[in-house]
Amino acid sequence: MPSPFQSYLTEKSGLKLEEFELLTPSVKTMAVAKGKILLKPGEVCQHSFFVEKGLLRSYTIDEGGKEHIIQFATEEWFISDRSSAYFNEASEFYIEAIEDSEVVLINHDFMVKAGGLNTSFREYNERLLQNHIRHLRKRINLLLGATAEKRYLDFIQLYPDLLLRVPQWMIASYLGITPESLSRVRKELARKNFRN
Amino acid sequence: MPSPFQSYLTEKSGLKLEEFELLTPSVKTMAVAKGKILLKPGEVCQHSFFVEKGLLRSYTIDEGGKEHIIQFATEEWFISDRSSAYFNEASEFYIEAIEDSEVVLINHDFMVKAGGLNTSFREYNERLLQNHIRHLRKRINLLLGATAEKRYLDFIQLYPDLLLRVPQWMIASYLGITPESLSRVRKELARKNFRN
DNA sequence: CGTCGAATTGATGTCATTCAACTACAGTGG
DNA sequence: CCACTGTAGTTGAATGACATCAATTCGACG
Repeated sequence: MPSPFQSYLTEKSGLKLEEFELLTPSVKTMAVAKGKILLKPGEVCQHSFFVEKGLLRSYTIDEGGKEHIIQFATEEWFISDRSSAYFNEASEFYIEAIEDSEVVLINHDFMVKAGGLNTSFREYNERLLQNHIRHLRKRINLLLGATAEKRYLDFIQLYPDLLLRVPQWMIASYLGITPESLSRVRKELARKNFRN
Repeated sequence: MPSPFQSYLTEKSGLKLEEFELLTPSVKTMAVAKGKILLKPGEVCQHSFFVEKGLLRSYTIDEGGKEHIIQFATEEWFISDRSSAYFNEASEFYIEAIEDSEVVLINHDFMVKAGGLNTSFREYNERLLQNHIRHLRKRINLLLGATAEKRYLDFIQLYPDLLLRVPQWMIASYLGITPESLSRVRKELARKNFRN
């Protein structure tokens, strides 16, 4: 029976099951415990991680020692340091499990072979990249102008499921504000919603 | 004799001159006067613009009427609303000429045909996307933590040439601060540099 | 020379940070 | 089972960074 990764990929990318068989040597599934770090700054990112179960995050630590969360990844999401992997550079970030998780490791080989098998896989890959760009651009727009409250509202709209699984201070970090500020924003929102 | 676009592309993408000939029907060069708007919110972006000469910018206007500059593009840069073009959505931004410019219009057809001719062109295209992602991510990191001063220092490091060509209030908009704040940041930097 | 937008400067306001104290709660080891 | 410890979250007061508003200067260009 197919793994969640297999099902996901054959559905989304048009990769056929027989084709997938050829790629299995390039794929490993792995259990990672909460708190486990899969990538550290300075390392070259060798894998894309596909989350079958659980929750990961990527983040940087700046000169002042502050964390900035780049991305969360729940079930059926990919997470990696694309730039590090693609350009073979030292990564700037951490990838860490927030919950006990099941993760598929996808290496460069997989991508090359899959792309060779199948033009629809290449198209799928481009769609992923384009989607990523759109997402980053939206986030930039928010950061360039929106107040903490607007950013938070946008977040809960986009990721309602994450609200329940991610500690509040991480959400604050993702939004670029302090946990204290987020706490106050939430308080204020609660107050407003009661008056309506 | 080859156009700047042609030279650039053959050099960077490995597209051959003969191959380029086949694509000429999909390419138009165009002079655009300073202030001319090439894309408006609501339109679907039909072209990527390659700047042969001059300077363009892309920006959004938020609910409060404030501009947020997404990108500048000088000679040998591309600018477009990728997401709008790729996903066939209404664009959210303006693309406008800051100087009198010469621009190459590249339509969807061009990309498909060029990709069909040549795998090295596809690779080039992927490199562009990956590069774009890296760039956006760096900017997010700056916006998530760095002060106005750090952001400005980063900007002049990355785009020293733009400093001379772009009005200051646009740089402020790119950095996500007001023109007044940028003026003060610059004053403060000047003061510091004299004392050393 | 006069006009208009860009840039600077000052006074004041606002939003978010910082630092500190306190509560709530989960996990650990006795 | 309970005390102990550490982490998350909340709240308050003081501070800081940047915004806003208004006035002035600067500079390009007709």
